[in-house]
Amino acid sequence: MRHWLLKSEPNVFSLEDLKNCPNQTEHWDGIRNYQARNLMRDGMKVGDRAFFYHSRQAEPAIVGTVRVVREAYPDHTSWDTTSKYFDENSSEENPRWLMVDVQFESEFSLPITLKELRNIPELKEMFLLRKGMRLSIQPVTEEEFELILSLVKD
DNA sequence: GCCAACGTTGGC
DNA sequence: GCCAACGTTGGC
Repeated sequence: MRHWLLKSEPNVFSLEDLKNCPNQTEHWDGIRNYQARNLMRDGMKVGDRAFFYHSRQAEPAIVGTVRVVREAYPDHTSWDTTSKYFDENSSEENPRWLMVDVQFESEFSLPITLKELRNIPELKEMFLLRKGMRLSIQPVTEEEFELILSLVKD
């Protein structure tokens, strides 16, 4: 099993929103970056766990965890002309972009903030903390995942 | 809201 | 195939 981190702007789609979805499950659409797409396609398996990260807010933070419940399949918003994720180079016959389905797993009683993560020497190499690292889907090592989970006080 | 860092596009 | 211009991300 592999581990991941999924970024989302909470005003666009938050962990709360995921909790309120039917079956607490939603497709992770709108990924328009090849590296992120390839990680979904080649790496993500049903049962994998991922952190849910809120970006572009006053205090960016990991707010909980989700599980992958469906492996990569075509992102239908890419050929939906009314979607802001529309891509004229993608079609139902020849989809360029993919998505996975994720299900809510847990919400931390206290978010683990980016600031907090930066203060942990063992996480120095973590993708999220590297300069200029903007990938919205990132691999997380098992050690990093367990260490961060151990910080959660519930 | 600013702007540095990054990815993509497209002219040549 | 280079690289300038442009658009986007995301911390601050």
